[in-house]
Order: sequence, then C-alpha cells, then structure tokens
Amino acid sequence: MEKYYISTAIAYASGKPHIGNTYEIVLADAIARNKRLEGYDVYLQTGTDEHGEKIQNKAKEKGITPQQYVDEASAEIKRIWDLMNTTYDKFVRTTDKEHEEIVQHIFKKMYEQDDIYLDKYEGWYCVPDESFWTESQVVENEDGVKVCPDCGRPVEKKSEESYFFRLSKYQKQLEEYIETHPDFIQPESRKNEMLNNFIKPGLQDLCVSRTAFDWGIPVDFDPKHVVYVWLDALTNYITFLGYDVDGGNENFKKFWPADLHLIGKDIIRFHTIYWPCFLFSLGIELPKKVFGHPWLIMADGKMSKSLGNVVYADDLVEKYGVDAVRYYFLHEIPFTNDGVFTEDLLIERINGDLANILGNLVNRTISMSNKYFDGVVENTNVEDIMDKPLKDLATSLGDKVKNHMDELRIQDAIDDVFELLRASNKYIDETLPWVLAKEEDKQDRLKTVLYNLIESIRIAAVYLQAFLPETAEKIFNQINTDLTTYESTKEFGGYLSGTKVNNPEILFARIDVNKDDK
RNA sequence: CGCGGGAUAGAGCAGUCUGGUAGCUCGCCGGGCUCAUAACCCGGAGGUCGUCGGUUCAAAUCCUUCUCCCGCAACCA
Repeated sequence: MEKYYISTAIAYASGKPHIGNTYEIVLADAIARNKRLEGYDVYLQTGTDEHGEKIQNKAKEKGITPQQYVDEASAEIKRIWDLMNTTYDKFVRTTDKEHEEIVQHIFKKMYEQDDIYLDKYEGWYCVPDESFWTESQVVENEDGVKVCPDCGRPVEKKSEESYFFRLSKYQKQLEEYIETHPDFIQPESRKNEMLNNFIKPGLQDLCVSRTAFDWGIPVDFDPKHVVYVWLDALTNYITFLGYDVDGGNENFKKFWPADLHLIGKDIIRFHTIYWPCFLFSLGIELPKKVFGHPWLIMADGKMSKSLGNVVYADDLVEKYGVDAVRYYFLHEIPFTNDGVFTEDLLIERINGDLANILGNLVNRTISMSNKYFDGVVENTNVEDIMDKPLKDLATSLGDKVKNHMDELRIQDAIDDVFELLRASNKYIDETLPWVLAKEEDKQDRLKTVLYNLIESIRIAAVYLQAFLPETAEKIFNQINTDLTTYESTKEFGGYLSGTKVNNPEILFARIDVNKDDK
C-alpha cells in the first residue's frame, strides 16, 4: 500500500487556538481522510510547539512553571482538534524527552560537520526589558535614536555568544532544488516570493542558539545555550517519525519524505528555506510539497486579541455543530486569497447549502420512499431518457473530486459533490414522483426514480465523508447502507435493491436569523 | 524604482498560463411545483472585466503607463 505522510505545522502552545489556527488541522484532516478513502496508508501528524521565550514569560506571569503552562495549553489545543473531529495519527509535543534528545543529536552532528559554528551575535538590547531586538525590529524615534519597539526606551548595541548555522553554504543547492522542483512550494506565487526576496539576494547564516532565556532544549555540549525554537520545532517532522542521526528506524524510512507539509502562509519562509537547508545538512530528502494556505480573517482584518475580534472554534461548534464549522472552513476559504469569516456568512452557508440543498434533499427523498413504498427502495429498472444526466454526474463525481483534491482544491471538490446534490433536486422536479404516485401503472417507474435518488445521495455521501464525516455517516444510517467506498461509486446501482430505509431525520436545521440570540 | 499578490454584476469568487459570444454561489424580480427543513425547480434584470496606450481580424486573457488595496522585508513561533 502506498504511503502518504501529511503534517500540519505544530501549534505554538501559548494560548487557546482561534479559528484561524484551527482551520489548518481541519484542512489537513480532509486531505488525510480523502487519501485514506483512496486507499493510501496515511500518516497525519500534528501537535504543539512548546519552547521559547514567549512561553517562559507567559508562565512567569501566571506564576507557574513553563512545563505546567504548556501541559495546559497543549491539552486545550488537543481538545479542540478532537472537537473538530480530526483524525490525526499522532499528536506530538516538542517537550517530549525523545524529541529533545534527537534534537540534541542533530545539533551536535551539525556542529561536528561544521555546519554550525560558534560566533558573536550582534543586536540591540533593551536593558529594562531584558530583550534583544534585531536591526529591523528597532524603531527610530523623532530624535533619530533607536528605541525598543515594545516600550519605546532607548536600546544599546550588545553582542552575545551564539551558534550559527551555515545557511549561506546551502544557498546554491536550495536555489537549484526549488527551480528544478516546481511543485515544491505551493501556491506558486509563494515560490517566486521566496526565491526573489530571500534566496537570490543571499542567505545569511542563521543564529540557532539563545542564551537570554532557558526554556528550550539545551545544547548538550554547551548547556548555557538552548536550541533556537525553529530548529527544535521544524525537526518534529522527522524526530517523531523515528529519525535519528544514525539514519532512523523502519517507520522513518517508510514515511519520509513527507508528501505534504501543510502550513500557514506566514511561516513559508521557515519551511522552504531553513528547513530544506537543515535537511541538506543532515543528508536526507526534502518533503515533496510545502503548501502555504491562506488565512481565515475577520471582516475587520486579522484576528487579534487587542482588536477583540477573536473567535474560537469550540463556541461555534457548540452553537452550530462540527460539520457546519468544517464546511465553512473547507468551502469558504479561497485557494490563494484570505477568506473572511463572519457568523452571518456561516449561517448563510448552513441554511443555503447544508439545510436547503443537502439536508432537504435527503429528507424529501426518504420521506417519499416511506410514504409510497413503506421505505423499501427497489430498482425496477424502468428507465427514462431523463435519468441519464443524473447517472452520468453521479458516476463521474469520483474523478472530479480526485482531480480537485490532487490540486488541493478542496473547495472545488466540495462543489463537485453539491453539483450532484443540486442535480438530484432537479431530478425530482423533472420526474414528478407525486404525480407518478397517483397513477397505478407508474408504480414501477416511481420505484426506479426513488432508487436513482437514493443511489445518487449515497454516492454524494461517499465523497462527503472526507469533509463532513458525521453527516455522511448519518446519511448512510438513514438510507441503511454500508457501501461507503470510493470503489462502490464507479458504477451506478451499487445500492442494494430492496433495502428498507429508516425514518428521515433533520441533518441540518435551518437557522432563523431573527430568532437567533447572538 | 525593495519583492510579491490583487482590482471581473449589490456581495463573495472562478475564468487570465494555452487570446475568439463573460461564468458560479448568494441576494433581487417574475413564474412553476407541493414530496420536503416557508424547502425545491425554471426564467429574468444587473458587468464598457481598476486606468492610459499598444500588439492582433479578435484582449478580462499578451505587452506598456498610472491609481488604489493587501502581504512580506529575515533570525520574531
């Protein structure tokens, strides 16, 4: 069985994840579920990034240890991932002992082969804040004095002993790799951005250790340094797979290289410059694809606590249900542009798509089956010319979904399913089952019509599994089938003739905006 | 001239690579139907595709000018 390794970025364990952070794991889950249904041996890895100065400070504020702090934060993130019904295979944490040890091995190996060297790091230091700032971070006040961007007090130049990674050494190799692997960075516009902005102008060596704080993985041969969080965090993709500097175990050899790193567009640089160079240094293959997805933003811009416009997934799930929220994430965010989130828009999608098109179709079809034939759905093969478009659409759905999913066009894949659902609604209007019901000699035709509808619904539900798993399952239960594989949709007519359907239940209740107490 | 992306009906987007009657969803107007969650189906109105110019028999699509919006600008997760 062919393997498929997909990862999300690990979430920084500094607080509760908002819907923007949550979006990524849902996206990854949909891709992973689809691949499993296609027959791949899928491994989906996600988790939390738990080191760094920011976390150390936050813990201090709360009066607890950093470890206690990240234990809580990580548990909360995991809770939300579970709430979103995401099927990750492993939830990793960078405070894991094994991970820490392997990172130390990696650091040492790089040092021993002279990819990491000791030097001085020059920067601007804010004494009262005890914090370092880079040249580009400090701001000049009206007198032309460089000041701390945080507190506005003057900063002074200070140098600190640090370890550096020789990014410069791998510049050419990276440039060549990116140019000869056009699919490596997606979407493509990002590729140009990285190449022109960062790589071609020249890569400076990267400072990969810190001494200003100690919440991190210590450099074992020089313990006053801790490993730079990105070197720590990025390696999660291999350490938890079973990599070690000796080459790694069978599991690592099976799943690496990753097929897809799914990340936010804000951290593309780390994944397409630092990470590949680290891998070059270790002498192992690069991931096949890094996809920088757009953001889910609010009507008034980026979500932020200071703007007070932060929305959390668990509140939405409680109010509207998990599949409604998943649907919004997967369907409303464009492929390359940021997508705006508003609760009104969410309600519009629930009513317009999930309740009206999908829910109502299932409901009316099952209701008719119950009403006319006591729930027994039978294929009598009394066909009509008007059946063909529906059947063609149903049997071609698999290829359409596959093509779109291969390009990570999840939104379009969902639209493909809804195209079939709309066509099914139309089919009802064209075949007029309630008219057939009144004519005694049309009973067999009516049976076929209802069979065709149920089969179309079944096929649609098969492809909804990746996106709306709970809903797909409900549909299968209502129409009483266990034919849920992609394979079962290649031919029209898989649904077992003579099956008795269950009573219809509302899949998505319409939300009355006026009565809504938001 | 720092780099990159965007500007298409009231809203949100696709189409631009590979020029050839401008498409989808929602909203609006009108009609149909009554199996169904006041749902469903059909039809219609609405766009000189940001701007100036060019190439071409033909440009949303290729080249150029300008305007506006948004990211990124490195060791900060």
